[in-house]
This record gives sequence, structure tokens and C-alpha cells, in this order.
Amino acid sequence: MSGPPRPPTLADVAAVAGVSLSTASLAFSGNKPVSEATRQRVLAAASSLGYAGPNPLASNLRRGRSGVVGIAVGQLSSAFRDPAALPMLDAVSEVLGAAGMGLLLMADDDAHPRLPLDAVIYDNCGRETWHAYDDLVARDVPLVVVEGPCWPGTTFVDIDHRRGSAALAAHLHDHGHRRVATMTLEASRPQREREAGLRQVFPDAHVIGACASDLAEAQSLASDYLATGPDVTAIVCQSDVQAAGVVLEARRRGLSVPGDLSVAGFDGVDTPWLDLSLTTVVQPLADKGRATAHAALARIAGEPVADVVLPVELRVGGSTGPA
Amino acid sequence: MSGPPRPPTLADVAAVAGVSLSTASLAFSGNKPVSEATRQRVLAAASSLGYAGPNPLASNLRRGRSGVVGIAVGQLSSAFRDPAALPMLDAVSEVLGAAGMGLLLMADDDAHPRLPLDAVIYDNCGRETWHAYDDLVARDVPLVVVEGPCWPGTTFVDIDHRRGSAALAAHLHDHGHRRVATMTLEASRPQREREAGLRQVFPDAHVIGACASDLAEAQSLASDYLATGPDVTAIVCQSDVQAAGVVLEARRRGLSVPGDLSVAGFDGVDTPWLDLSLTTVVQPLADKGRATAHAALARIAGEPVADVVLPVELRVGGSTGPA
DNA sequence: TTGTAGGCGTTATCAG
DNA sequence: CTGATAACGCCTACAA
Repeated sequence: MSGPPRPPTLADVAAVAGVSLSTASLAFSGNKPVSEATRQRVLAAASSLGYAGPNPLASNLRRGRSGVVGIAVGQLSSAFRDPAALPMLDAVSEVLGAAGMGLLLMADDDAHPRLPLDAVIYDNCGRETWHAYDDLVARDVPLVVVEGPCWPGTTFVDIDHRRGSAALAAHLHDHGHRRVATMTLEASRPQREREAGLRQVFPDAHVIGACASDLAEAQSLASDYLATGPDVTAIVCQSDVQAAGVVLEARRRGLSVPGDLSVAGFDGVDTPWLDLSLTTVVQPLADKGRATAHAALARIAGEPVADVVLPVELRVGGSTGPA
Repeated sequence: MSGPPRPPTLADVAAVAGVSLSTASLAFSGNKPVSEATRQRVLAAASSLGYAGPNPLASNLRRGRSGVVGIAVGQLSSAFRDPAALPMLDAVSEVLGAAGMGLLLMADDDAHPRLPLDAVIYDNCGRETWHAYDDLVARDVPLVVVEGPCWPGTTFVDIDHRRGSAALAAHLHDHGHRRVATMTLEASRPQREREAGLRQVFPDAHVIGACASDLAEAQSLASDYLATGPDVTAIVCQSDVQAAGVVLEARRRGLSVPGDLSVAGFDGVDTPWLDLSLTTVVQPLADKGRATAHAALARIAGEPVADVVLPVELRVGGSTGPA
């Protein structure tokens, strides 16, 4: 008298449609041709039973794929506060979505050991985020690392930190700057490369040690530095957010930018709340995201994948001027 | 001569350890007691084979769960640009992570029909994001809707828009304001409730029709309004980001805030780049995220779940003053 | 074009 | 505490 107590399966549908299990399967997947008539019969049977399509869990087991790519970005709250993270994430999501894959956020603390991931992306994250690495390697999960450390067996996507940094430094040098300071990020290979690029031009650049791309931290460090630090004519930051913090703090102390102090950023993101266009190194965030996603897809498909280093471009804005 | 060509399975481990398949399974899952001795034997066999633990795909099929919760937030780039989104997302992720579940981002355009989701959260998203709704309902996937429209069969989490908005309006009225304007968001139930709350106090409030919580849009609309619009003493915005835009634009036009114009926001997020504390309606973002995640977990567990409406609180800052 | 049969790797039930 | 056995729901050679 009552319908099936549990959700209908493909077998139920096949039975109602009067076809075999495999035919019903093909009617849904389209992996092999099925006559239009039987296809309609199967679909009709399905909707009459309230069958919503093949159970993804079973399908996944059979095909050995979950359709999900994990992405680790460090602490969620701090990672996405950085405006440079979003266009990247957006592009990753778009490419993966178009390929029918989902994107799973891997927060720092929780281990997701039981989740079947087809690949994992590490974007810009430090040591503390690598706790799942061994497990993923043991499971042969393809790994794509964006702006991260060099680990064996992983595919790399990165930008040309050193060249970008050097181009910016050259721009400042051309404008007569000789004494500059650089505000850092957490120690990492990208950070070291950027510093190396800078020191090609300014070997003696002072270091203002910041740990993150954070406005408040940048303001606070700039405040200390401008009050007590050596006398420089320019401060080179490692993100536009940092640069904005330095600009705001400099102004608060009565310095004009770029009149009294030149300030440069990195990333090339929008800072619409700042009435000043920053001189910055523009990185191709969307390209980076797309390259990352494509690398992940290729690794999943078992294709060989080459590492990627994307070019960056200096964009001169109104935050730098003559020394 | 060579090891197994494909990754080892639990059966291989059991064979090497000299125990049955079920015992090996228990040694990993801990679902029933296993003597310490055999457990060690199984683990030893596992590591000798390079077995990295039960295949999550198979485990998922068997248990009927994927361990993944989807979250739809509309367009990724715009959703996370709103600083109010992050603390919420962070809390969701934390609670789900602690429960061993992953969080999958559902972008607007791509359909993820083949992904096995244990539940789906709709956070603050408009019509265009609901395309997966029918499919999810057909699959009996538990749905949790945050600040969204009322659909049958879903669990709701929301804040008390109307009361918050009314409290803010009362504050302005107390300070002598009589002519106010309100900057809206996209038409939605929350937006309507907020407007209703405002109109309890200011039935004739003017409307400045914005579509999103976007700084540039707010600036542009404020520019038009302040140039041509009716003469008001206060503008009530639907987000702190909007409010910041209005403040910046007012200043640009030579108006002092709150001297010439009072400006209020909503959300209670940080705007460290604004040298002014906004008067705003603080919503408990982390609580909202936790409540959302707990609702999802409860629905997955099959427990009954009540809708949630969280209280908000007026916070008076330096952006509002006497009329 | 359609049907048959086997297995993907686990976990759960049930008996010993 | 341990072992045999039966699903979980689908996909895909292979055969007809």
C-alpha cells in the first residue's frame, strides 16, 4: 500500500521502466548511447518514483573520485580578510565548478582525514597548515602549492616575486630614493625572494618586521618606526593593505604621501576607501587561480603538470614620488 | 616480486595481520572494543603495507554520509568582500570542523548536482542562488537558511532585523532627528524587516536604493543624494561598509560627520581604515555561524531543530549626534 | 542497442 | 572480544 520506505535506487527505476540496471545507468550517465524511447521510459519511471538521480556516494566509490578538491588557506578569518585572496579563490572556484568539481575549505585546526579529496591546494599558507601533508601523500592525493614552500611531489604555482620586487625598487631608485625600509610578511620563500629582489637595488634596506597583511599591524609598526626608526624616504610594503596602513599612519603623523614619504604596496588590489592610488606590484590573481585549478584538474586526470611562475607588473600610482 | 599494483585495502591488512576483515575494521574505527594486542598487530600490518586508513569513499557509501556540508553564499567575490561574512563563516567552519565535517563552497553558477552533501547552508543569498533547491529537496538534503526567504522544509537562522533597526531609529529620534534617509540592500525579507523597523519611528524616511553592501556603490549613491536629494539630518545604512562610504562621501563634499550629517551602519564589523567609530547595530556574527552549524549538524543527525532568531544590539559610536 | 555479472572497500549485523 | 556474511548503490567490461 505504501511506497518504498527508503529512497528509490537505480534498480527500482530499472524495474519500473522494464529495463536492465545497466541500461538505466546509461540513461542517466549517457556514457554509451541509449535509444531515445528507452531513455524517456527510464526518466519517466524515475520521476514517478521520485528518484533524483544516481546516488553520488555510490557513484563516487565506483569511480574512485569524490569530485571534491580541498583548499587550505591558513586561518579562514585572516586569509579572506586579505583582498588579494578573493579573486584567486573566485577563479579557482570558477574553473573547478565548470569541471563539475566542488571546492572544500580546509581550516587550519580541524583535520579532515576522513574526507575523500581528489586533490588539495595549499594557498599561501605557513607551516602550521601542513599537518595533513603526510596523510595526503600517503593517500597519493595530488597536491598543488601556491606561493608555498617547496615539497617533493607537489605542483607549484607562483608569481615572480623577485622580479616584481626588483622592478619596484628600481622605480624608487630612479626617483632618487636611497634610504628605504621594507615591511615584511611572515618568513617564507616568497618573502625571502621579494627581499632578495629589493636588495638587488637597496642592499641596506631596513626591515620592519610584520607578520601578516594586516592593516592595524601595519599602522602600529609604522607608528613605531616613523617615531624612532632611521630616516628613510620610502617604505616598501608586501601588500597593498600594509601600504594603506602605512599611508594612513604617516598622514596621522603629519607626513604627506608621497611628498614626505613614498609608500609602495604589492598585489594590485582595490582599496576604494583610500583616496590615493598605490604604487604597487600587480599580480595576476585570476590567472593564478585559474592556473592553480587547471593544475589540480590535470593532476587528478593523471596528466603531467609543469610548475607555473606567473609574471607580475609594476603599476605606478600616486603613493610614490621623488625622494 | 613487486608489491600490489593498487593501493592496499583493509582486506590486505587483515590478511597480513592474520585477523578477520571485521576485526581490522574495528581496529581503525574503534566502534567496538578490540584487544590492544590485535589492534597493534593490525596497525603494524597497515604501516608495513603503506595502508593509510580506510578508504573514505567506501566508508561514505557504507555509512550513507559524505561528511561534507555545502554553503552557498552567492557570488564568492562579492560575498566575502563583506567583512560581516567572515566571522560567520569562521564560526561555521569551526563547529563543523570539530564535528569532523568539511565545508564546501557552492558558487552561484556551477551546479554541483553530483556532489554528495549531507546538508546545505544558504547564507544571505538571493534568488539567483536557489537553482539547486529543487534537487536538494528531492534528495532530502537538510537545508539551513540564514537571513533568507522562507521556504518549506528548511531550518531558519536569522537576527532580529526589525528590532535592531527600530532601536537605531529611536536613538536618532531621541537626538532630534526628524528627516532621515535609509540606504537599502537588495529587496529581501531581511531588508523589508529592517525598513519596517525604521518606519515605526520614521514613517516617511526617504529611500536610497542600493543593491549591495558595497563601498563604491554607497559612495556614488551618497554623492547623488547629497547633491540633489531632500535635506535630511541622518542617513541610516544597511551595513557598516555602506555607512563608511557615506561618511567618506559626505566629508568629500565638506560635510562634517556627525556635525552636519549623522550616519549609521549595521553589522558591527571592524572598519580600521575609518578614523571614526560607526554607530551601528551589532549582530552576533559568530553566534550566528555557530547556531547555523549546529542546526545543520542536528538536521543531519535527524534531530528536530527549531528556527533561531538572534538578538542584536545598538552600539552608539561617533558617527551620529544631535540633529 | 540491451542484458548479465562482478566488484569498488567498507561497515553493520549477528552469531560464536 | 572475534569472525563470517551481507549489504551500501552504482558502473562497466563482456556477452548477446
